[in-house]
Amino acid sequence: MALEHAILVSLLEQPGSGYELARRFDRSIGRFWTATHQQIYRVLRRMETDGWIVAEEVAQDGRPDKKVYAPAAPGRAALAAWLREPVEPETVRHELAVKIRAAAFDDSAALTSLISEVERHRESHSALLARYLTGEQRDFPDLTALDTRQELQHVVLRGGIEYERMTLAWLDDVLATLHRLAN
Amino acid sequence: MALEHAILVSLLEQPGSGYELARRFDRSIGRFWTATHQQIYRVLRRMETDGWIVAEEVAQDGRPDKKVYAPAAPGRAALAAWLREPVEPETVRHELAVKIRAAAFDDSAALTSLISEVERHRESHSALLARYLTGEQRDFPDLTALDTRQELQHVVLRGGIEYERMTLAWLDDVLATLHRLAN
DNA sequence: ATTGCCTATGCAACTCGTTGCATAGCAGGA
DNA sequence: TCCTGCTATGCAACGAGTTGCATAGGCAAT
Repeated sequence: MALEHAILVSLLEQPGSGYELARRFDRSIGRFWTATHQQIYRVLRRMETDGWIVAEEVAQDGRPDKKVYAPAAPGRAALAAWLREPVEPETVRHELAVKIRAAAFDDSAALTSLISEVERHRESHSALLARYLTGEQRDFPDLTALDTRQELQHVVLRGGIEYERMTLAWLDDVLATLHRLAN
Repeated sequence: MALEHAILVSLLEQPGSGYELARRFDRSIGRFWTATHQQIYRVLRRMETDGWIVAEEVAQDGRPDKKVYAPAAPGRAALAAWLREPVEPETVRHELAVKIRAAAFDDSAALTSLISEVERHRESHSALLARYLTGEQRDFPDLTALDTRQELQHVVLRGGIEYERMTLAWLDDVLATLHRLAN
């Protein structure tokens, strides 16, 4: 399990509330992890109980109050211990790949509907790539002057960018193949 | 949820037992989904109860008997219905990316231990790529003469190959960055 | 002989993750 | 004015996924 650790990293980079974390995990650059607000609130409560993080109530006007969390020493220690544990292999769950192989066992109408699915998928990856690239320009305007933290953030972002580029190329390949088979 | 559907596709391509399915999901070419044997046995039982698949007891000598499952009509119908539903976005859970960003908040010993982690990771991706490529040669010796099913299997495999290539290139980038920062 | 590994299936207990719903004030548009 | 949407947090119920353990015979090597 690494949701706790992903949250710790995010809070070390910038303290924030559960709501803010949910948005970072959902929409932010460097989407290296996914989680819903339910999961995040539950884990935050547990982490606070365990002393990994401390909360500060922040009153706001024009919007509800929020609890801003920041890592505490035990949390940093837990993160350090986790860093020294072996990495588990990434879990791959590529639903589209399952559907593509499934299409062999259905009629050609399924192929057609799959094509529009792939096209929608392609568009969302294309939009994500664009967001990564604008975010890169915004957050890393001068690539020759990065500190350690930024270097590490940037190498992760480069991974995201390359992943999206590779995925787009593959989806084009898939589309070409499906069109060929639909004729 | 798509484990049921992934199992159905696998059984349509080739009927098999829970044990065999677990091995396909674990080690086979086209690792588009992951699942443990526990999950698989449980889901198989449910699918059999629901009439999606039918089991045949097969006695073997020199090894335990097994139950070989094959898809039934209701299962095929369920798969067809699922195929027409919108695809959900892939879930990304890249633990290594979390660790890389976490390394910014630890000492340089953490950087060193991360380097060997990344190297191990790199080797396993390299091995997987090699397995994909040998599997491609074995299962698709003549790329000009593929039927629909093979075309679809092959485009998924191409995705796996490109993913591994991209990952290897990125891991090299990560290693270069970590080495630079460790000095 | 014992140890370890492979095939084959399964139970029990637990944690993780998702879905639906609820509250509550504020802002902006039809 | 009503409806929609954003910020902000949370409960309850359920389904998905993991971990540890158990059984049981056969095979191969030490």
